[in-house]
Amino acid sequence: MSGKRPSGRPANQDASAALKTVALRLVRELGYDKVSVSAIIEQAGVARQTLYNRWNTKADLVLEAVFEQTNTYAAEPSWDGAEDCRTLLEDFLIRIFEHLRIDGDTLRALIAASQQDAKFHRSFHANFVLPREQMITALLHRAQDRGELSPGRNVEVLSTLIHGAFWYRLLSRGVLDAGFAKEIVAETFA
Amino acid sequence: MSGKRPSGRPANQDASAALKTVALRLVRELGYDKVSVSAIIEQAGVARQTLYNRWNTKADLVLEAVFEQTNTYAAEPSWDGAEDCRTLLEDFLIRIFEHLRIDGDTLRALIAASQQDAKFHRSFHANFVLPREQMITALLHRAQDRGELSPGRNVEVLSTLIHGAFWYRLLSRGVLDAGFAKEIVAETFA
DNA sequence: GCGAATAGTGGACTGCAGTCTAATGATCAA
DNA sequence: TTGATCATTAGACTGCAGTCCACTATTCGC
Repeated sequence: MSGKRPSGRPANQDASAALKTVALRLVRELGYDKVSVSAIIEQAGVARQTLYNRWNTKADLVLEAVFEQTNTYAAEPSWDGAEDCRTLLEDFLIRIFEHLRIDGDTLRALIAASQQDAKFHRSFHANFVLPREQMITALLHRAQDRGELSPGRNVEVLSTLIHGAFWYRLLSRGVLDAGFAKEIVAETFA
Repeated sequence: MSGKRPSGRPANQDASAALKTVALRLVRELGYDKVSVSAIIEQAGVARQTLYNRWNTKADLVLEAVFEQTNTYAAEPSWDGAEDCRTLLEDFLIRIFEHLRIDGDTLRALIAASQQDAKFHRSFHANFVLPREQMITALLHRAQDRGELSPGRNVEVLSTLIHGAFWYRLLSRGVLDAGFAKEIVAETFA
């Protein structure tokens, strides 16, 4: 698998790195819509085609740039069993909301972009959306196993409700803070 | 208030009507992104500027066109007191989902557009989003008054959870059917 | 070194939303 | 009738994402 030595000129990894770095910085500084592809490639010192050799669209590039910075925030909740699932869920949501204070505007733009491009929608969903939803689902299942959540509850639907709540807040530009996280958890475990 | 006779040439109401009709038809036929402003004005037999005299963007025009067709579906739940609130909520959601089968793709495009244009975001939120959220909030309050919902629940948060769930499904291109409506209601009243 | 294969470069090109302009048309008030 | 005011028209224009092209550069197997 790894022995596949491709023929031809190898891709310049510095160019990819520069594009991601520049894109993330510009997008955070100016906002996704105010950053043109021309500005990104100029500051990265790279030709237009080089960008499109690696990514299909501006959205794909920015997604990857944000994604690399994001795993820090979206780390799996610790399964040490010391804390109850309710607290774990709350902490998990609070951490997501913290990340959204930095990249929330960019994420909103990527969600918008994903509605206009079916290919990007699949990529965005697989890399960003599904993993988080599955973490929440797993956490709720665990809560049921430990008896913190009534076994009659539909975990998949609960997960959609929780996940949807902060998407809705994000897209409606509402407040996403620790208080909202606590309220969500309170209603989930009510 | 109504006696304000404006000076100058009056706006041609036929042009507005034609633009809305053509826009809605084209958008439903081809999808929002595949319909160009040029196509709309050509088929409406109207100059470009005439469109932009009345609406700021393509999104504003389509929003208004969809909105006029929509009130049929988003009618206030009947308050006759005969049915319980749980059933009313279920029917309300089912009716919304029915409308989304027709205009869901367009709505997704408008949500995307609203993330890229602050002015349109305000208009979309005020005309489309808030009214529905308030209907659900009112319904849940009523459920509390009638003792169908525990008085300890946070109605505003519940409303956000419900509303978010179908936004999330809509934007994730998931299934929005009567079964999902029932599941949402079941978890809300659980 | 040579040819095949692939990457990078600069720049032209397309299609789109939205803006702008100059001219013409409709309505009212005096 | 005349002038003020606003609407409509046709079309030029801007700025953008993404595509295309001709050419150059780098790496491989031989």
